Amino acid sequence: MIALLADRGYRLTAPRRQILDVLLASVTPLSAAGIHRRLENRRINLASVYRTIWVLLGLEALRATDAIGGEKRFELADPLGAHHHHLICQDCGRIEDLEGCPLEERVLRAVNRRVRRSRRFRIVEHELRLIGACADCDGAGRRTRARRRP
Amino acid sequence: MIALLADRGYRLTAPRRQILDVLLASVTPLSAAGIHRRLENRRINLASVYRTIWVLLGLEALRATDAIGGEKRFELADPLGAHHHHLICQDCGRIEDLEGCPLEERVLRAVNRRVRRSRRFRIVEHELRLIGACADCDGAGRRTRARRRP
DNA sequence: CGTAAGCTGCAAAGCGTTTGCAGTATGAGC
DNA sequence: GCTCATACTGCAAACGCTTTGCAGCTTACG
Repeated sequence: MIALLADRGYRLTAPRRQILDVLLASVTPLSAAGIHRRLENRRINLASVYRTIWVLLGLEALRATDAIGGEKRFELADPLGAHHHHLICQDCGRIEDLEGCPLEERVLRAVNRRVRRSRRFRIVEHELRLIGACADCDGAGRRTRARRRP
Repeated sequence: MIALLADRGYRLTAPRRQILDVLLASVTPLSAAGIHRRLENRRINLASVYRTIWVLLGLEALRATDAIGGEKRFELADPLGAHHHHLICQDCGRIEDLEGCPLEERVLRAVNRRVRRSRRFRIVEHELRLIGACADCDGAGRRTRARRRP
């Protein structure tokens, strides 16, 4: 990944290194603020976090996933981890990884072919979000509690 | 749906009626601004669109779907339409509906059971996003064109 | 080392969304 | 129909996340 930066003429600076460390250490997608909060050196500016995110997205080393309550979240792209999806709690917004992919190769190929033919749409990737209630939020008046604003 | 509003003590006002009309007429998810743009009576305030969206979400008559470039989008909930997913163009942000669901009952049940046991996560709904290039954007330098900011 | 270019922190601006407020319209009961 | 409590509206200002302009600092490369 460091080589990837250099190849494209980007520099490996201290803030970038730390941001990468945070991303590598995290087991769930993080928001820009979330990354910032975890940085060792708190003098690093939030704007730099955003700019680094933007660079990594351009390198396709980072992937934007789920937005919870107005905050976008990011995680390292799949080749670095493994293809996976997310369990999202609709109450607290917590995200857990679901290893593997319930969509079988056979099914994926069929869908690909179908939309390619009928709509001339070329699928590049897919994202499955399983939405529900996590262990902490289930039970205890999920229906009555105010739902977070969209 | 009108009865649903009345039942919960909500009123059916002119702005709400128009917003519902716009939602019923649309074939893709719309952002608040998108709904506002399509309203007959342009004197209706954007804030009222947001408030109506919020009411409809509370009634579970509306569903928040994909956020494209910072804008959340909404569409009428599935019971009113049919369970379906979305093709999202990563270039222009266009959303098309994909009728039906590639996830077979059998697979869904298996995943449900799996996360219920291993994580005590209760899946309520799922959302599949097929991301790629639409007919208009495919070809013609997709790789070179600047990608929209996340 | 020296230097050009990329990068950073800071502060201010941008943009979608939410909220307080005063006035308006709805619908239930007469 | 008419009245009235109250839900709702438009407006404008506030909010929170994200982006950008700028001057100074760092990095990488010779």
